[in-house]
Amino acid sequence: MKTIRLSEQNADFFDRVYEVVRLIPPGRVTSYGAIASYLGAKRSSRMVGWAMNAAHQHRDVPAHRVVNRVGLLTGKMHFADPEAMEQRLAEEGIEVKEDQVVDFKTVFWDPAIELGF
DNA sequence: GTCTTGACGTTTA
DNA sequence: CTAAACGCCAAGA
Repeated sequence: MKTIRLSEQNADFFDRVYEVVRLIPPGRVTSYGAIASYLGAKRSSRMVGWAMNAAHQHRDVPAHRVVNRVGLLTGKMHFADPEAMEQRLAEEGIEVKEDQVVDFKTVFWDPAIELGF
């Protein structure tokens, strides 16, 4: 059936993103690319970012735990209060300096590994 | 209908 | 090493 709209498929993609983001444990962060890769869309990391933008409709989606590949809080400006993001991360034990996650490599949470690939 | 922008990441020059 | 282009797909103008 070709009548399937891309919107529906992409909605499913978004839903998977939210599911993974919800599974991110406290004190840990992940990257858009890691999520995209886990979903099989390694080069569609932008869609993950777009999904996060739509994630504001959802409650249990800790978008503050998602940063770019270098651990930079690129999306902090999209929160209600940009300060809330790093503050929230600080509460979870994640140190943020200059909008960048300290020891990003240590706190990095890869779904492909933590979830068992 | 086309063109530009975007919470990114990889590859190539 | 740094800088730029490409890919990816969707939404807004």
